[in-house]
Amino acid sequence: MMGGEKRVTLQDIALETGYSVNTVSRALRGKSDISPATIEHIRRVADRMGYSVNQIASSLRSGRTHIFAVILGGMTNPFYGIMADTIQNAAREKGYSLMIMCSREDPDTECSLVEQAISRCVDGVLLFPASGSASSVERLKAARMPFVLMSRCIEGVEADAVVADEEEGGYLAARHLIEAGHRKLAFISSGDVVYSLERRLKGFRRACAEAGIPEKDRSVFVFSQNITGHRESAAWQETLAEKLVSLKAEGFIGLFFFCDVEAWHALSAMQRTGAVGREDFGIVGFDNLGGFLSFPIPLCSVDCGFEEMARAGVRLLRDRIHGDDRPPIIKVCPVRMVCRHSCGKRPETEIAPVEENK
Amino acid sequence: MMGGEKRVTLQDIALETGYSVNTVSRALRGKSDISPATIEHIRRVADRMGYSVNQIASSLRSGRTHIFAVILGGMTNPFYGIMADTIQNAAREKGYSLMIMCSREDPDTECSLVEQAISRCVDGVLLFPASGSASSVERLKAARMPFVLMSRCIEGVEADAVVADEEEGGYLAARHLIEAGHRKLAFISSGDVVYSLERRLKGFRRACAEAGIPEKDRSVFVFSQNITGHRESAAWQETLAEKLVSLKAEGFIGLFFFCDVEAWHALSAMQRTGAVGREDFGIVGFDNLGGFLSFPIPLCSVDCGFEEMARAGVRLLRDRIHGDDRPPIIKVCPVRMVCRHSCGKRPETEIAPVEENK
DNA sequence: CGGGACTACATTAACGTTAATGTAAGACGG
DNA sequence: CCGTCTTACATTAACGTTAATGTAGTCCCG
Repeated sequence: MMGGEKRVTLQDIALETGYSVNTVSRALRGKSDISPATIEHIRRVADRMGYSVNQIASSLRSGRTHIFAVILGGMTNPFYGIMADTIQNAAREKGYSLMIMCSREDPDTECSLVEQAISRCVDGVLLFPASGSASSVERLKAARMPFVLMSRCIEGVEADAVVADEEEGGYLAARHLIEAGHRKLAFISSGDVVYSLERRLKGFRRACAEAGIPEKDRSVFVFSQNITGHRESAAWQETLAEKLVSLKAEGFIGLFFFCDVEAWHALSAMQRTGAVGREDFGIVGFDNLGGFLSFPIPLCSVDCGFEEMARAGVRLLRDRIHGDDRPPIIKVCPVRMVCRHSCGKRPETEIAPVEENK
Repeated sequence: MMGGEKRVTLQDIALETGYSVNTVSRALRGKSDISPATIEHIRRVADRMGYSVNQIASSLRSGRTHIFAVILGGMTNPFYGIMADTIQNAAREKGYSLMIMCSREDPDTECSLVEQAISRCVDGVLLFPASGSASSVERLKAARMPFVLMSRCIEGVEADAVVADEEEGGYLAARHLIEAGHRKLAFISSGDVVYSLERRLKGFRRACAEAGIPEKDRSVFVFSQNITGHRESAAWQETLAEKLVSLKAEGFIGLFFFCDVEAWHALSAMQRTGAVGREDFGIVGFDNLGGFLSFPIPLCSVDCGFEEMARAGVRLLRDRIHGDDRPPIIKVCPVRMVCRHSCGKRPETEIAPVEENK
């Protein structure tokens, strides 16, 4: 308890109590073949001496670190921030700590982070793969490291994954715009994430088709230049602003943005140029960040079920660690549309009570 | 490289190459008393066999984990998200990984996280203390665990700390409003963080005094009810909305919010009620989240120097780990005002190029 | 040509824990 | 009263690494 010289070890407690190191260890872990009185006694002494188990030594011997690595793009992006937070909670419940690592969506960095995770002997990895993460996955497999892909699948890779129902999300988003009265719809994305993009787009098209909206009344704008961090770049905003102006001119005023963050950028671009404003459009995003951030411009958005994804990822990973060897599982989490009236449809009452959080 | 049975160890490489385990270890770490040819050879074999050092074993023996724990409120809050991200970068540069832990600003949770950090033998802790973290700090000291308080100091506790120049920030914010032409100023906060609140308020008052704004023309509204997570609660928004209406009625239209997130909440509240709008006020926030998030409603804000704080924290912690035993150091990072014209002062040109990021 | 210095390794002993195995003492049934 | 079972511990041997120390062989210099 007092600031003694060195860290207290099982050895110290053994000497103090007269029991063997092993007995002390078993007592503190409440194993069955130690008498209750002894357990009580040893626990008290350990407490008094300020003992704290050395997890490093424990891990070395037992082969378990109770740490998950989470490899994601970067926590400045609220999507990842919320994900990280949610996963933290889910992991903590199960007794795991997190080592969070940021790849900046760069495959090489990602590989080096995977290497680090292996080197640190984490029990498992939750990987939000950047595009082109096949080699990361290969390395994980070669090292027999349990892992779960989060939020995205990788083309041609057999692996566990937890994803949102992207296609359904795209479908719901488009239908939401349609139900708000829009007949000419645009899908807008900076095109970073191939997997999600394709799925959302597919759902978008399905909803359009279903509503009888012809090809010519659908505009798909994927800004696919592969500039690092281009979503924040001024150039992207300029391009976006121009696009928005021309969309409006052509009558495409039902906008489905790939994600809320991109919708924010579009709103910023509108704000800056002033040529078009958000009241000119019906806008729907994806991720429902507004459910977590109380965002000042309410945005209709597809809730991707952060919590369920986090829980599913942690559970799946845990199962794999404990020897579950079923073939790869892809868990698809349900999505739902949250309307905050940015879609352009006026609420019945003037100030409707908005459905917030859950 | 191939999915062999078990993880490759130094032992395996030793057997393969005929050298001793120790020689292999030293070779891979590039120690000086191994011949260059041997180093080369061993490295190649290690590579071929897919060796990856077992950091757990290394840590146990060397007493260094090269891990920092970062204890903060929660990554859903963009302030912490950005902080975590920035610290990650700074730490990674120096060869450290991060174990990020969320306290939800609860002192008890914080204590248990500190305990966990100690148990995991992290090399040091960066602690964003919740109010009333004295016992966490005591425990860290007792365990001789190097740590640095981040963003806040604790009353009556001698410890290293890295903080923004909060008072100067408050001063700059108020002066910014004054320079925008406001003569009746309000400071608004949900009152979570005592340390920062007092400092910012002090600077606010100093600027008011300096500009000859009398007491009666300053309104300080600290919503200090200690409801968990109340910043997100509907009740807080209601209260806030009422307050905003009455402030406007009394002519207090220069608003300085404790932080950007609180300003967002206020904007949301305005949005929801519709009784007042943001164009009715001059608004200044704190943290300059807009420099990282490209926020659609540009907000004048005090930049608190995320990067410098992160670097300073990491550097200080590293110094302490390496035996620096100077008396406690409090590093105050400079702040600066970033104008995005939410202060109510019109820019010279109609669409001014906004100063973004750094 | 003997001895000290240097080079390039090997040997040994930890680090603090936990798993596997061993054992003394008492209980108990026939 | 002998053997077996159970209880409650102790002993031993790892886990994979690194620090400290030991040691052949070579080189150099007087």
